Amino acid sequence: MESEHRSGCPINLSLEVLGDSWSLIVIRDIMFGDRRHYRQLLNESEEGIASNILSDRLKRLTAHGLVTKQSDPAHKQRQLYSLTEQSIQLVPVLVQLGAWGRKFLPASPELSIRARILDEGGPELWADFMDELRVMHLGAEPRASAESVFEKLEKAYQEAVAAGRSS
Amino acid sequence: MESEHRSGCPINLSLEVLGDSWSLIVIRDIMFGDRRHYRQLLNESEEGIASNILSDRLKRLTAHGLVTKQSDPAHKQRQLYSLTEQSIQLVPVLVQLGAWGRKFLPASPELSIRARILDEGGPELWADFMDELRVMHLGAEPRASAESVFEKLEKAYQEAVAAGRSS
DNA sequence: TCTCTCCGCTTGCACTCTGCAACCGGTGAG
DNA sequence: CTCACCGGTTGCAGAGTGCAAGCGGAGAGA
Repeated sequence: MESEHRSGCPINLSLEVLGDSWSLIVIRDIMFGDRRHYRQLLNESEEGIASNILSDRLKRLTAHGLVTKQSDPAHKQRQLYSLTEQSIQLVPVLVQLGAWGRKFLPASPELSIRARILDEGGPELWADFMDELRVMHLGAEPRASAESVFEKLEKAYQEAVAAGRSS
Repeated sequence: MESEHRSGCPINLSLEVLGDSWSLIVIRDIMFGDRRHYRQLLNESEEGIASNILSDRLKRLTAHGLVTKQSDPAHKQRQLYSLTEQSIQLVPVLVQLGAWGRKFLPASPELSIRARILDEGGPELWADFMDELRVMHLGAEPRASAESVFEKLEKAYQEAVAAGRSS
């Protein structure tokens, strides 16, 4: 009856779900890149994920309840992937991972901007961002917000790209 | 000249180093379990890591500067593994991973205690813990502290184990 | 000195997972 | 009717994983 978990340690259990090279990359792309379709995730992937791996990960993430899939009624073959509350709550994990990578690994300046803003913004900013994700993915009611965190991150990224090109 | 990184995204770079089932488990055991020797890591592993995998991961982590290895001058064949500043700064990542696993996955109560205390303690407690790790692993000067976080975690864990047994 | 145990690993093997490229049937637009 | 695009699947070679057994060196006891 008991599961085949390696142990009941919460860190271990998280790693059993997320402990591979691609799962968090897919979630990152859906979350920060707003890529909601298979081809988008495949072709706009910064790291060049293979189609079978993407397919497998989307299945796994769906099975674990981190992603949901719904078909667009207008475009029948078009599938829309959405985050769930579980994966939205991975924001702090991704922020900390990004902060660590930014500090110790050769991260490119443009791609580090988002990590920096989220790191410096602290838990309040994460919470705002998570609320926006709930609106975008779970259909939650939008709450009045001075400036969308998502847009703020996107804008900063675009500025960094432009600055990188001109310099 | 450029490296073979999949991309310059800080999250991706972190995953290239830590994105597998075992690396963070090994760091967790050194960090929270104070397992400093190979046999200790092998035999006291909650998840039952295989010896070749452990050997490989220790090499990888050493190569990436997350772990250092030194031989005990008294016991020549005995190797002491230590954390580095880089891996000590993974504390927030591990805490967030633990908090997430505790929230959404079937974590056992005893093993969740540490995760809960660190989660609830917040960044100040993490900083204290990281200072203690610097003393234990980097030979930093101990700073006066009312109660060692390490001992606090250990004590809470032992109490939870005892409570679990008696109930 | 001889033996016994423990030390950090290494080796061999079967099996699975990964990454790449080619390919698939269904669908909507022109 | 055609054609590009949709979310995938398939085949294959090579890399990674998990298990069990074994290795030489060292420390301890007799």
